[in-house]
Amino acid sequence: MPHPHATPADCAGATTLFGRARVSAQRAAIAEVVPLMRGAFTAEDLHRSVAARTPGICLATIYRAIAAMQEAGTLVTVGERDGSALLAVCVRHDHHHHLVCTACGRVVGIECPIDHATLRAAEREGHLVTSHQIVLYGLCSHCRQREGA
Amino acid sequence: MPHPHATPADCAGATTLFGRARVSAQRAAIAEVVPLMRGAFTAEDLHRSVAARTPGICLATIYRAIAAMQEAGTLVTVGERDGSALLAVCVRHDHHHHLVCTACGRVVGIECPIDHATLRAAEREGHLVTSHQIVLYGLCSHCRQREGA
DNA sequence: CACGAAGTGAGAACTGTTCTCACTTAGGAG
DNA sequence: CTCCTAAGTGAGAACAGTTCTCACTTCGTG
Repeated sequence: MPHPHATPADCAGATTLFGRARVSAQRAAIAEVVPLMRGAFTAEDLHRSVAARTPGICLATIYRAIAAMQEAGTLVTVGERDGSALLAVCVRHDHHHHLVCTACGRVVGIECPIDHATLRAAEREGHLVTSHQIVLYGLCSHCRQREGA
Repeated sequence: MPHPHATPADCAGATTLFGRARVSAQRAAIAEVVPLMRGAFTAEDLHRSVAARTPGICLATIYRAIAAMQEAGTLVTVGERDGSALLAVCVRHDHHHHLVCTACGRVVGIECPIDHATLRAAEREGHLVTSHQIVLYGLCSHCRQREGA
């Protein structure tokens, strides 16, 4: 643990991630691990990582912590992989979407690429688009460089 | 059954929907019901509808038929609702997306509204978007008219 | 018509996620 | 600081959607 003398509540990351929800020792451990996750992760991934330093932590606790972080608006679902939700920390509050790197799993925020002119074409046919959900897959800049593309 | 004298293979819709997969009596029944489904439907929805005319049909058979139709390219997943996949018949082979009407569940094809200029902005940052997945929610023309919007 | 591959029904199994329940604990009130 | 209680925890059961297994049936090619 980076801050062996810190009580759970002292951990800066915890209140950042969990908002004003109560911070237990388990959630403090989770708050330390979450920023270390590279790219999108599943609940199972997170459980494995947290359990490495906090053995015995229950998967249900992970799910409850995830729900708390999502409620606090610090964790978002960015897609899915093999039937499990893919999660990522996200502190942007503007309208945007996420590019999930198919090589390394990293997630990067992307400006909304919806062309509203095209949507208006749909509206000319009488439809009305009220919301959209976009998941982008591709290569992040790191992997793109590495592949020399 | 509307066509009591037709053998399963005679049913025009079946080969259309299932491609060159074998057409059993159950699949013929499914092929009759699928075009009657209004809007997107779940496997459970389809099972209920088919079971109304073919009692005893097994849910696993429905799932296998869905897989066969997806393989034949006639049925696509257009979103999800309460954790179940939302399916719809789709014979378009060009690149497009689907608008799921939040009022009636109808699904309409929509031109891809991705603004490639914006995506190129992402590429300027070094990323590369290779594929995208879009689900649009809103009101279809029928429901929009009905609501007088 | 015969035969083999494909489909079926019934129900078990699987997977990701949520719930229940008894117990513990964080953290504000006094 | 101590109490109190609402919130969090662990263990495991429950759940829902989906897939699999297995013995049996059936389509449709040869």
